[in-house]
Amino acid sequence: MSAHDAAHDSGRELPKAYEPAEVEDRLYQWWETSGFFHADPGGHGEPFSIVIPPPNVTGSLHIGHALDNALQDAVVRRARMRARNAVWIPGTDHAGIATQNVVEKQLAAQGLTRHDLGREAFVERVWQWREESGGTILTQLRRLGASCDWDREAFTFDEQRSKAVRKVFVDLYEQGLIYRGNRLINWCPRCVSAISDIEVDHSEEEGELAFLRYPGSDGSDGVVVATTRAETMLGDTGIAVHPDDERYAHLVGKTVRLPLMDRDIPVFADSHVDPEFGTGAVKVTPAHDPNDHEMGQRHGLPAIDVMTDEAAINANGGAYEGLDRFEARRKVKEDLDALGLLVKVEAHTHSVGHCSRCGTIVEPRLSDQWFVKVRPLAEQAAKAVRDGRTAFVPERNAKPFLDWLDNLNDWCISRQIWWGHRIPAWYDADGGVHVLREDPTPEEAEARGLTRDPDVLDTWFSSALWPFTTLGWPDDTPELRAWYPTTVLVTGYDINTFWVSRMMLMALRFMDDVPFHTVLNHGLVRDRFGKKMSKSFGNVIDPLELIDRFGADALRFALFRAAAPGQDVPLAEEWVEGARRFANKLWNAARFVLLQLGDVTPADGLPDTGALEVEDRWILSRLEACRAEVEAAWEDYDVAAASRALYHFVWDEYCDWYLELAKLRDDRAGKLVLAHVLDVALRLLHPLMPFITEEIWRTLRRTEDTIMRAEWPPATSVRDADAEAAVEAVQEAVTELRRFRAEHNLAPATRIDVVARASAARRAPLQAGVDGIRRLAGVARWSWADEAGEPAGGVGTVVLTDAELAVPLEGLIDLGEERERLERELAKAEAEVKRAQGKLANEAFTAKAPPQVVEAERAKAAEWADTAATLRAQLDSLS
RNA sequence: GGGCGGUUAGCUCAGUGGGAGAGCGCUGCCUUGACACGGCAGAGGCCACUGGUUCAAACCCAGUACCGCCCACCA
Repeated sequence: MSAHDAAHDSGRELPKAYEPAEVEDRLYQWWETSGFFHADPGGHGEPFSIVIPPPNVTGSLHIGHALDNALQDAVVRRARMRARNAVWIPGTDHAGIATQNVVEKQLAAQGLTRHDLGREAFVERVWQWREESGGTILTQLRRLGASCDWDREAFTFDEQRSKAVRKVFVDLYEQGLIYRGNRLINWCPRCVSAISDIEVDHSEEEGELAFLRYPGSDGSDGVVVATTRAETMLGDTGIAVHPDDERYAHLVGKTVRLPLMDRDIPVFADSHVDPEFGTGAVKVTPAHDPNDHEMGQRHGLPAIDVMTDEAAINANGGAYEGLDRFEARRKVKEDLDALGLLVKVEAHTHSVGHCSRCGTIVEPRLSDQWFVKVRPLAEQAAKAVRDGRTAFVPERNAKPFLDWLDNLNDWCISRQIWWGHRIPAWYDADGGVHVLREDPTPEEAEARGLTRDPDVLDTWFSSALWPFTTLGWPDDTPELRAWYPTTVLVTGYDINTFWVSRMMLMALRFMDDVPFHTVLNHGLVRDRFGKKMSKSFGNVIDPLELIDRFGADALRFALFRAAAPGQDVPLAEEWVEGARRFANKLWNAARFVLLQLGDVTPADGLPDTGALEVEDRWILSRLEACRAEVEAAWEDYDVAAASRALYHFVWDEYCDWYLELAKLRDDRAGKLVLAHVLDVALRLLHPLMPFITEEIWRTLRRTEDTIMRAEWPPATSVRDADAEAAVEAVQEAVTELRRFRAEHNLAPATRIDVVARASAARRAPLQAGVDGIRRLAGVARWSWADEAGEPAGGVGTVVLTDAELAVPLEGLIDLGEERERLERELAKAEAEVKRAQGKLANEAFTAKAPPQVVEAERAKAAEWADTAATLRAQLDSLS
């Protein structure tokens, strides 16, 4: 048996430094195999549920996941401790285009494309990839301490979820909320698929504004138009000008000659045109621009699609057929220039849309696609938010969400890829559309001449159903009845529109209720300077590496300390290191406590009030203050505030003062308090730092139970103002004496004597704390001037609130230094007197401020005047 | 163009009406019987600017400047 095991077997000793790696692996396995993460819909307690924002099955844990999931874990752990019937459901998203890209890349390495395999074999291959290497992120979540109910793992593309998708699609189609239409969509030529509006990322880019002349059909000068995409002129079917623009009034109703294509196109007036921009005349390409499409519809223009799926020019582009869009852009300008029709070219920055999956420049394009009619659904969602049935934390995030819902365009849900839920639509020989609940048999299909729509659904279509499909919908399950609506959705504000909105739309339609009562929005994790993390900056932090080096608790705590709701979270390695130091501090405090306790455990309860010393009452009072602060912070989901409160309590109050004072004692009451306070602090900390708190708690309580099921500390009524005032008096005396010692360079081993004077009110607390003051400030003898007499000879003077301490010099300190020190103190006291008196001299203040404020100011003035007088007397006696 | 944040110590941030705070960094002292992943003491801020409200403003109101984010059909 190793020394370490032996230490562990004794049950009450801990290694000198906290070693997270060993503890975390061991505890996580124990938690998981013991079923502590599992919840049953029939279990006791008020239901509480969270569904994970499903990470892409291709993903691996990045720092943003770490924050999101650490938050969920903290929330659900606290709920369990509060005896809620709490479940956290994990799972992954099949991530259509992203996953297809991964496998296509593998194929490309073998010189193959998906078309070489064929659809069926390709999809089979993706499934195989998913079995082998998909979902590693769920394993990585365990490193973080995530207490997911792994028995309930779901996948957006598994059988149950696919069943739900099919039902939703068919229902919405039958309700007229899904339709097939020829509309302008965003097309990614690399993915060879439509994508939705929100899958387009816009960026400002340097481009060229080309001014092209279209001569009049009658041989006149015609018009000059400005464009950034010259190649689209091949599909122009009109020219638009503003109705009030007199420059062009004579042309409206006439036609101009489209160069290169030799077509006549009409000039018309439309108020959409901005006369200030470019030349005030706009070329109109209804098949390739959203505005032009709308104008085209208003004015009955034909739409001519001039591009192929890969964004090369098609047969409609005449001589340019086969050229890539960018080549065509160059060539068109070149040819127009040769014809003398390229008037000029200006540099121009404009917004360019890119595919969010692959970065390729998106092409607006007229296309046959499937759409969800969102307006009726969005109204429901907006109403639910306005009624507060779903609340945002922070609240301010509701407004942009509502604005967005109000201006929603129909959602393009079809994708021309292979990996995803196949659209359940068939076309017959006459072009009739059949949306079917069940696949037809091959015989049936053949008999009716049905061919299936080749497209699959947008990945977000299935993730929009996640809050209820993970609970078993469309079946009527106990899980749904117990846990729907879910309690809180934890996610970054950056996907409120992508995902949160769509869950709202779908849930209100199919569940007739909101998907979650609260949306907890956190921010983005940034670097130490608040900069976004990105590979190109080289400032990306790997959470797994941080866990390896500092422990999961440290990473979590570092994140939590900055994670106020809605706020971005700056993170640097040193801050995780700082959190590890806190963990180590807690660890060593526990070691000390265990050393002190003997056979006492927290289960022995608290001593009778009569047995409590003043510092006992103080720490219990401070503990209650801390608990209340943590509780209030949790009410707002403000883990940053909760973390701060606990850090401060554990380090600055429990360790720095209470443990130091406890070193004087060996009484049972002290031990009981020592144990109790640590026990409560551990429970309050557990949601934030699950591992170290479990390890210490089990040792402290000598138990085989888990802190995961321990009681969340309830409110107590032990705030004790007298005890707090008393210990504050001790703290002031200790701090001031230490400062005195430091300023006189007294060696730590040097003991000083103190002769004290105090007001009647101040004397008792100081007297009560004399032993502590002596120990913590290096005082050999403490006496009261009225009992032991004034010290003879020179003294140094330490001024406290309503008290002063004389320190006989006896050659210990330098008289000149003491004089200078006293003069500094005096200057400060006099400044305070002046400030307070100035305020009191203001009649408006004494007349209008609340009496207690005025009274407090009077007391301060008197106090500081006293102090100043004492200091003056001491200065006199020194000379 | 619209909306939302922010501006407090060298850095990152707390602090919502009565004498400016934390972590990290920095300076000095200290291997004191849990912890050097530690202890003690300290230096360091006209709380962006301008007005206003108030007896009293980092905090409330208005405006200005700068930074950041989101949204929008800037040809």
